[in-house]
Amino acid sequence: MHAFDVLGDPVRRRILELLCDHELSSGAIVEIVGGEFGITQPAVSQHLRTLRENGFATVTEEGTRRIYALNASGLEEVDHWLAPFRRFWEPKFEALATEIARGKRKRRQRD
Amino acid sequence: MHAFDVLGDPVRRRILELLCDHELSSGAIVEIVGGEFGITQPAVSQHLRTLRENGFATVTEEGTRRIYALNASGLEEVDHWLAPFRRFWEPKFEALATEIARGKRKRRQRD
DNA sequence: GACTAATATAAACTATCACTTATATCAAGT
DNA sequence: ACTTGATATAAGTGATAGTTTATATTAGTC
Repeated sequence: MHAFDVLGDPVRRRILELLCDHELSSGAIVEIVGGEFGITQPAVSQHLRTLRENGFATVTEEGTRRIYALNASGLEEVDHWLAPFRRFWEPKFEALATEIARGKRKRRQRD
Repeated sequence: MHAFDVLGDPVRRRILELLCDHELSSGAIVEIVGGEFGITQPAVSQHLRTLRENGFATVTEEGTRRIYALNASGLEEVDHWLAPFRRFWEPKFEALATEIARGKRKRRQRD
């Protein structure tokens, strides 16, 4: 599953926003986003699974609890895809962008 | 439609990659991505529409041609959402992140 | 060791979304 | 004016992804 598909779901984005602040147990996440979006525990649990399986979250078992934490790699991938576009709104990237356009830097094809 | 939903589709991402380099006519885009993904002209045209309607592309009419160019605002929105997470992989954001965590900066709720 | 609490998985249903074929629009050329 | 070329829109269809109910798993408790 592509990183952008993972972020396509509002529930998953909300979970990541929560994990950005601090780790949370599965139950705590269910309580918050389950309440906000009006969905059940299994629904949230499946979202946690996709976050896990695609490099957006990590889990550590604590007894019967599962503690979820943010995994940067998924979001980093998104950030990386975004990089070449950044010159359109960040002035400081303009010079670099011009150079790239001129082909002065070799780039890997389709990464 | 949310910005991340727009980026959820691989065809639309590919179109944006093309527009990152230079403007392109609808026909040119159809030729390239239509060929790469094996989809028809109307299919590509619909993707162009979602890109237009969600602030990812702009069009200018040139006779019977439609010239598409990148619109930064859509991607900028994504970049903005990503900002608070950036500290997880960019060391220079760590200090700022700590400050935010301490609540020294006021933030708008749910933007 | 049975019971409960916390979480995950399975199966079934539904709605959304991307695709196709068919058609409309409309500018340019002859 | 008619035709052609470039593009968009409409309607219909199929697949996928998120949801629900039901159940499995496993750790802690009495």
